[in-house]
Amino acid sequence: MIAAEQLRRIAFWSLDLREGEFEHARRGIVEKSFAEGSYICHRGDRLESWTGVTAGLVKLSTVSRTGKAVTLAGIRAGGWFGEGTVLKNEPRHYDLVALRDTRMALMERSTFLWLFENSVAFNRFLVRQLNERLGQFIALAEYDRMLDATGRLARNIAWLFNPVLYPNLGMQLEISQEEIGLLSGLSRQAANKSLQILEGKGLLRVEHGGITVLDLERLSRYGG
DNA sequence: GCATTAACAGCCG
DNA sequence: CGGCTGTTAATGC
Repeated sequence: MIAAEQLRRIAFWSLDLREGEFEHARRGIVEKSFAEGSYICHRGDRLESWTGVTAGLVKLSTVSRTGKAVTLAGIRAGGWFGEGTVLKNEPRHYDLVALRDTRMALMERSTFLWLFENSVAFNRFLVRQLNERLGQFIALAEYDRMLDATGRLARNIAWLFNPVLYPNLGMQLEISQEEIGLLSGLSRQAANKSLQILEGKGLLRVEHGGITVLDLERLSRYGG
């Protein structure tokens, strides 16, 4: 169980809950740390919780039929995911890797189901979130075929600034070019080149150890 | 051509 | 100092 103040800080959806719902959520959540490079879960694991990233950076990836690792999405602090597998009580069908030292919030499955049964606000959040993910999933179909390296990198960055998945987080993010490369399936050097192209087009600003997105709309459409 | 690794100088915190 | 960035050279698919 975590402190009320901490829950409000790490889970934007908790702000809309009623008092009793909030308490229920609070009691059903624990936090856990993962070292850089470690697996939070492997594909096929039965991770019995709904999860949020409270600090750090996580890569969600899977393996294609050809055996190549494919990144589905990066999740930054503030992001919550896994509701699909928790609802269906399925094993996870992807790998979760901590790209840097990371803290995760784990909500007990029974708590998640209780909120699902009892909280209007929580359901509203879930519908919004699932709907947004669906759009992201559809976009993934054209990802490999249509986009060059810079386009894929642009998409991956734009996902980290999705206003539905990360409300009120601002346009600046501390992330190294190596981490951006890991998320985009590129080397650090190639990520550097792509970032400079995007900066030249005024879509973002490259900083030391971070970026600021200047035009999210165009960034998310870049190259496609 | 395009991307990767290795290497290195330079800059920032 | 340690970590990150920008760049180049050599190599691979």
